[in-house]
Amino acid sequence: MFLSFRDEVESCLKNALKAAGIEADAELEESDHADLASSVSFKLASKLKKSPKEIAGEIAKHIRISDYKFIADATVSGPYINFFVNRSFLNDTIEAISEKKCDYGQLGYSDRIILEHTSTNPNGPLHVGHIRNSIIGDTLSRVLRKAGYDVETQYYVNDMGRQIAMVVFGLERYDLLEKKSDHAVAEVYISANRAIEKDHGLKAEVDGFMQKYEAGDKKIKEKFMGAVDLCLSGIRSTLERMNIKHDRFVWESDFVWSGTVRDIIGIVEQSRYSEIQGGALVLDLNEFGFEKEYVVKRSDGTSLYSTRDLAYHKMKAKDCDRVIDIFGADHKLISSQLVKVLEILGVKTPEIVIFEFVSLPEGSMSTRKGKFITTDELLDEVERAAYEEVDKRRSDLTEDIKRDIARSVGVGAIRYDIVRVSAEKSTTFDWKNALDFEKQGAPFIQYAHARCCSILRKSDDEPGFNPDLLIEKSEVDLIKKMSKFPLVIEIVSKDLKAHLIATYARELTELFNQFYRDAPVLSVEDELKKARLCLVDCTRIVICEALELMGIEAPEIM
RNA sequence: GCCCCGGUAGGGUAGUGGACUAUCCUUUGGGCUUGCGGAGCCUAGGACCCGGGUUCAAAUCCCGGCCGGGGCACCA
Repeated sequence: MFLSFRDEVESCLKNALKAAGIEADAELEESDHADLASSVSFKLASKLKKSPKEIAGEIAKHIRISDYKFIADATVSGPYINFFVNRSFLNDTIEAISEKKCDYGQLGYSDRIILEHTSTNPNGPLHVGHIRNSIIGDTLSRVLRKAGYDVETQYYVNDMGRQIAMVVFGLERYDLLEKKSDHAVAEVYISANRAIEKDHGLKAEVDGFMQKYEAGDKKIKEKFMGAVDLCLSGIRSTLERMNIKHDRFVWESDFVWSGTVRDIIGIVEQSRYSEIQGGALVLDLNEFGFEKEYVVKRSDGTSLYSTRDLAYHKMKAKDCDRVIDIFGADHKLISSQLVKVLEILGVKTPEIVIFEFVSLPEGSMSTRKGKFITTDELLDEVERAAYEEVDKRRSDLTEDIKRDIARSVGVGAIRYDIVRVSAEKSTTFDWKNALDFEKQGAPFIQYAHARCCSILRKSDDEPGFNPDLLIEKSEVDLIKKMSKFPLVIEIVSKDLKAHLIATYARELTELFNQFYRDAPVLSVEDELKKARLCLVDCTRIVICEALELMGIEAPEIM
């Protein structure tokens, strides 16, 4: 709804500028002083040799709001031109949400997107650093789907790396412990690393595994795939606990078996940037500001991670309109090289979201050293803490219901806490913070939703309402906020900034809580009660949808 | 050494050129409640790393420092 208002204001301002004989873009901004504001007059001041105030006044003289459906007023405040929404904008917003319900916020886009996220090496469980990738990726995929895109999420399985060869090596020598498969694999991997540190002679055995695997040795292939499957099943179940599911798992090795790696090497050989260095095929990216060459084929003829990554991205580019990758800060350089190479080869380049690292108070995490906090551990602890809270407040509920609520609250708390921080900020994990539910996070939003549900449950009034009655400031502010839900989806779809959804959900909840305090619903006279019930229902819908975009459940009681 | 990303109240965090009061949580102080479920609301206190510059206007852009994180393999 807000998008229509914005379009109207844009056209209105454009026409006014034209009528005033001024050439300028009709730029708009959000403002505390208006629903939309323009500060074009500043930019025109030096050109027109007049004060911004004068110019604003002149433009305003040519504004014709009567041609538009949603503009109530356009006023001049010093150099600013302020636009305000009218009553039918508010009424239409309420009606749109009531009618569309869960579809409110759909933008009707239809392009196909492949979004890759998580893609951690299958040599151990997800740790608390990895899930920043998963949570940002999953949130973005949900937002993009909401916007209408046809999204396929992919997990790129790195099964050809040294780490996996180490796992295979470890599985030959050590027994798997009786624990969740990904955790057991990590134990074996850590032991293998220790053994090789002690006796470097064992390294040759690992190298041998890698060479045989790339050559397609049947027995080794079985071992590699078995080890990867084992670990991956554990990772998948952890992701599932957080409401995250991938549509497709793409194995790195498939690009070798299928011959696409060979094809890409052939294409690179044709490039004018390629050369042979010491028997290896490389691309010289010097003129693009990269010091190091991009190696595509080793002197022994085998491929590298970077080669297979090219093949993978070529496939993705062919299969969709937008390719999106979520990578950790350690991939900054390599991914910008990848983009450059794809450009050179004439392949559509991916949009890359980089997130900075999550570290522990004592330093960064490492699977190899066994220095990490697993996501399963975090989920267990947070859910336990959530259960205590629920039990304290709602001893009247059955055990099953309390467990269910605790799970929703626990997962929500974790997901929200991670997604709310913008990706370029590095953070430090600490237990005290993670288990603190007093903070304004997901439970704050979920609770507001439960309140909406509670009010609606207590009333048996028929729909049918007069939205003109919703005139209190807290009511109007709440409606305006809800009108911006599609705008947020539009911005996030374009800029890929997942944290904006978290900010929006929090602000919406704050406004609902103010309404809740200022405007009684069930105790007022009939017509007003109906109107407010409808507003509560709309709020319920939008909060629920906003939570859904973050993969957080919205319990009806808690 | 070079490259990339950050630096906002005691702690955490939003805002990345525009309006005299820079957001939200936490912490500290005061108030509201047996409610339409207080996991809430109101209120007071407290911050843009430092130094230059660009601009009518800088937390936001540019240059130089300082601090923190990441990266610079025929590893993945």
